[in-house]
Amino acid sequence: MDSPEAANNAAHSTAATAATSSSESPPVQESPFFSYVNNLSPPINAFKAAYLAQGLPGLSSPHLVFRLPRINSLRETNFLKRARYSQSPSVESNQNDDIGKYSGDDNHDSKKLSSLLPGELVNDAQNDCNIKNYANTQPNSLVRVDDYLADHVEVDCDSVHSLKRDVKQSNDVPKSSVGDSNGPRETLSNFDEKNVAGEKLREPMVLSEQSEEDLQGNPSFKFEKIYMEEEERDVEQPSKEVPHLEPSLSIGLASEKQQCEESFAQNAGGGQLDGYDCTRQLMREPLQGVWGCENYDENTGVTSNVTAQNILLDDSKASQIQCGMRRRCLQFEEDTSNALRNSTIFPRVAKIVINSRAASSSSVLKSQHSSHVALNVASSKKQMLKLSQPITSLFATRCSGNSPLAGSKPSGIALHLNSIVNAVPLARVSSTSTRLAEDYMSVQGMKPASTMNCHVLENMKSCLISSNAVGEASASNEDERHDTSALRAATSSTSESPGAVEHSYLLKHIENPETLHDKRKLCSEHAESFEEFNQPSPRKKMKKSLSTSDGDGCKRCNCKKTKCLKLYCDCFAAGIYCGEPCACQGCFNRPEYEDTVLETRQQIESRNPLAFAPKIIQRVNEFQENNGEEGNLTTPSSARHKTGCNCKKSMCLKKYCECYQANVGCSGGCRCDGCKNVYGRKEEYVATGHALINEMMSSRVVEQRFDGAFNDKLESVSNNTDLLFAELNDLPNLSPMTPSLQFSDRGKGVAKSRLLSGKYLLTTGSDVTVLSSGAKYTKTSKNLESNDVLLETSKEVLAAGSFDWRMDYNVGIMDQSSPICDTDDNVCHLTTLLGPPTTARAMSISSNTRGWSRDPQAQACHRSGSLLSRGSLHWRSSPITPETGLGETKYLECFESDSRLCDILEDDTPEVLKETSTPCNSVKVSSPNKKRVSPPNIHMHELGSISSGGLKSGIKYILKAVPSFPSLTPCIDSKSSSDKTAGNQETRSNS
DNA sequence: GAGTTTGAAACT
DNA sequence: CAGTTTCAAACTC
Repeated sequence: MDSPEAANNAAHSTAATAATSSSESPPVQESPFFSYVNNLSPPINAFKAAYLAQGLPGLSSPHLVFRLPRINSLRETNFLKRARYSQSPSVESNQNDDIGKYSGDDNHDSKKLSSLLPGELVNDAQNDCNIKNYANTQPNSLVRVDDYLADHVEVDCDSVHSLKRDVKQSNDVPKSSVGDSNGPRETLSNFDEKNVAGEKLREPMVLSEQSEEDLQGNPSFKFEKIYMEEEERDVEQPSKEVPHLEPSLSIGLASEKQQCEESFAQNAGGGQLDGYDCTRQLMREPLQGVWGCENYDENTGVTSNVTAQNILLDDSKASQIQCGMRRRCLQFEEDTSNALRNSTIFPRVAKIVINSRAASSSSVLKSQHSSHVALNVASSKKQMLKLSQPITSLFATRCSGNSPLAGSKPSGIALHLNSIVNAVPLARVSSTSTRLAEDYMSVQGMKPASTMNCHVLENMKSCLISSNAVGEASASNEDERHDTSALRAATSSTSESPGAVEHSYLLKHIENPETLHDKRKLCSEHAESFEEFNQPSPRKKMKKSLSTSDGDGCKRCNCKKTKCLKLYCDCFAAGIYCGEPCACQGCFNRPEYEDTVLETRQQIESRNPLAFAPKIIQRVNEFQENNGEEGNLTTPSSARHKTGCNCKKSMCLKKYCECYQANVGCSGGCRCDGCKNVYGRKEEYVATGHALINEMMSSRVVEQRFDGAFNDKLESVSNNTDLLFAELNDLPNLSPMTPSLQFSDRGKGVAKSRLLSGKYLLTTGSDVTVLSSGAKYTKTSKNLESNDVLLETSKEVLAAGSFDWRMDYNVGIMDQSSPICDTDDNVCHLTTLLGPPTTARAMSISSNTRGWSRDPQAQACHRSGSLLSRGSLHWRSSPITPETGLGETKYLECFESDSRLCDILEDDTPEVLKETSTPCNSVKVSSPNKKRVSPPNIHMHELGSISSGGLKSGIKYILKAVPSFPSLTPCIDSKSSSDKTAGNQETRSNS
């Protein structure tokens, strides 16, 4: 485990170089991610999803963070359910002990991390201290998420004790109140704790106390017991009252279980835990957690608080769940380090929540502690932190709490992963509404949560896998939604975002006691969305993780010379720390070297902002347009490698090929020779893309009255399509981003946005734009590959931000949350800006050209540019995008549409117009096939946009387009059409 | 388990 | 940006 000294020296030298370059402390902040996150932090920070960087290994990064959001919702539910759990006392006792142990370890780690990570970590540490005091002093106040986030071991201990007390009290609450009963139930906390401790798993435990005890004492885990408990719980609490919460809780539980297992393996060395068992436990635990959550909600009615706790717990759990999670945590490392401390932090959070709500939460805290124990938990912690941060920020406003953590922590990692998923779930949630969640919950009950956990884990482990998982997830009918969402989530590791959203919701709810009810609904909705995502994804992820992992589900690296500080290292590339299974030599990819890792990451990101982005991007069924809500089904086949492969000899039939390894077909972006990829040949892909494009174009053209000229353009475009297709592949994923969706979400209803996007695409304007964009695009595409385009755009936009997808994730979260969090202007703005993921890029671009800086919001967007760009990526993977039935066009839209969206927002154009504008944007985007799609100069001129730059023009173009749309004439179209046919459109746009 | 092959990542 | 080197995984034996 300990990195060899020699290796250390070498690593230090390397690290030192990196550190020197980037300046040590800021690594996190400096990193685009962090910067973005920080910028976005108030609203977004929390959401940072840990980003599992590379898709192949594990798609989206965003890993952990994303999960957090989900987790949060789940956690809340878990809380409730846990209350029920509280009944099983055995677990609790052990948990406490475990917590203490772990806390100690965590503290060390956390300290190190804090030292390493000046920003977030330090903040965390401080927060921890504050939290401790705070927790002690403040019993009731919801307090600051930050604080509890910051909490470290000490706090944990205290909190744990207090929690135990609380838990006991809560335990007093009757289990019977499954439904909305007000009585607080602490079983949830117990649940988590049990999971964390592992012993918890043994016994169904009941209260947090038991969980604590388990933690302390727990070396051995009995999954079977847990299962039994879960079953019992299920029986006891059939109620679906808090479906939303349940999922989150379940997730949390699952994560905890995993963590427990991990901790076990690592700490206790008890290899008893089998991957299979772990999975089971996870699955079941989530259910339990759900139950507890329900109870909790019913009893306490403090769902918001619960959510926070749950989130934390979930995070920890998630981390636990996947042995690989730790590794994944790299991005989360900061968080993880915190997480280690977090054991305390979570408890604190729980305390806070508990304080506000009563003892029930305390149990949760305990569970959190236990979970934290395992280093692996760190990842979850990070997510937690991220989630908490946003929350904290929110709370901070109220409580004035210092939530330095929120700002600092957001370090980007977390944001990554889940942003997409979150966004999607959120969208879905909004669109689908709670009842689906409820139904789903009722039917699947805890599974969703479990699945969530799995997703998270999977995401954490391998973002890349996510794409695969997505495809898998789509398999089940029931889970189709979930699957699609899961897929998206997986790809983007969106789990976090949902959680973030949930956090926001929670915060609001907390703030407004009145809204508890609403909160529950929201939570349930989120949970549903999460569940949907999670369920399919978790399973898939689990499978994938197992398959990919050596056996433990953890991927191992065998680095000899790189010290696991280069992308050669799968662990490092995936944003996770190397773990026991790794056979690496001189490994610095460990929590102890968090600083080094972060610095190195920053360096790499500085070179390639997308270096840690998921390699595999799921394409939402580009052509599937389900009007938003359901169009999501992303087929595995739709996934494509971000940059493509370069196989010369393997013919893409061996794992040497990253595409093949990721179980995705080759795309136009691949430079492979003699491609025979069984998942899809490059040629086929290109051909398909052309065919699709042609079909779309033709159909649209027909509808729009466009003559053959238009088709010609399309054809020409298609000819160029190799690149375009590649882009489209990416774009589809991006399109899923459905800037329109997010956009709409912000401005209005997500569903509307989706619908609008679809409609718009269909609308003549969209077609026209497509053509025009296509023409342009073709030009660009020649030079740039689709992937390249995306990358370029992202790079340009991001400049610093390496993890665009995180941004996306955040965006998605924001979008979702935004509606809820209307209160915060900042948040809303961010959300709005972010909402259109594509806008992010556009924003960045526009910033250069137009100067979004004008509007503070715009600036924020620009700042988050990296994120935004990421967002575009995210969106691609994000399940949300599915909405964009237009797919291709949508993708294209993503790039420009974002800018457009931003413009629209700025313009204060009527919602309708905005929406319409978004479609236009979408059209443009789609047309480009590539994100950039800078509209031809002509278009620019036509639009009258100021800037000549393609992007700029696109933005301007958008602005005009918006107004034009109302008139039904797509501005973009006018441009595009102007080139060929649409003179009318042009006139319209010009008008 | 050692050696070879392969292609990505890193470097120039 | 292209070419080369380095690296670790994948593969073979």
